[in-house]
Amino acid sequence: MSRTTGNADVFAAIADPTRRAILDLLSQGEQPVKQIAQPFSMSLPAISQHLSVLCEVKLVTQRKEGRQRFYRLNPEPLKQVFNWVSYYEQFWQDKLDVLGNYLEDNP
Amino acid sequence: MSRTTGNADVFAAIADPTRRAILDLLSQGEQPVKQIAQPFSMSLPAISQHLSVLCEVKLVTQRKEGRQRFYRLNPEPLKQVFNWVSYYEQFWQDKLDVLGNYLEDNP
DNA sequence: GTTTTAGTTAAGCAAACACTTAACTATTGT
DNA sequence: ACAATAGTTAAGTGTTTGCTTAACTAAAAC
Repeated sequence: MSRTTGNADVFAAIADPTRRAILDLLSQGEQPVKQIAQPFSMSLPAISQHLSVLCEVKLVTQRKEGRQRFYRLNPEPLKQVFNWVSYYEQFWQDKLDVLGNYLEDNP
Repeated sequence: MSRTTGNADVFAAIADPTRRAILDLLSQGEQPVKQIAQPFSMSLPAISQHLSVLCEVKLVTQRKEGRQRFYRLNPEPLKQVFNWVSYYEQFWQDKLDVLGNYLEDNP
């Protein structure tokens, strides 16, 4: 299995800026849909659909309380993104090393 | 400026598994298009188009040599992804802490 | 100079995406 | 019971995406 396989569609889920903003919002704590929707200039169904996408890839979980649905961040799937992108850290780190060595050799 | 703004479409670029695989491939070093295309069951134009997308968000650079085009990984834009996702590290770290505290309190 | 080789660009297409409005379900308040 | 509130589901639409094949450009080889 390659490094890329199995990441499913978490990458696709966070490709949308609105969904990333929703995750950022939920990092403050769980919130009902209306409150989530408030900062966005977008219909409520649109937000609901974005939440469905996030739900499907398990980036959020749902809790029902009365007629409200509280959505909560579930960060675990982001580990896949973190792991994938972390691999590339060495490359910009390497570049820093090159610069560092250059500065050492040319004081 | 929110944490999400300015990430441009790097997130969209890496949403596609083929493009992630291409980046993985190029992490081994620069390669001409034909060599990049080889592991994929996809037409050459398809790969060329994927490379264009990666080029547009500056995740790869091009070098022309004879009739070959060598593509090289440029990891810098991935920092945006790294920075965004790193913020969430605390949340799965926090969960570990919660577990850690629980284990401490319940030896 | 014609033919390979390497690759991009053009045109077209089916599927997916990000919305919208309208209709629906379920809970709460009167 | 009835209306208001919270949210989802359905249906429709314009745009974007990921591919294809065919036509093109440019360098190399013969």
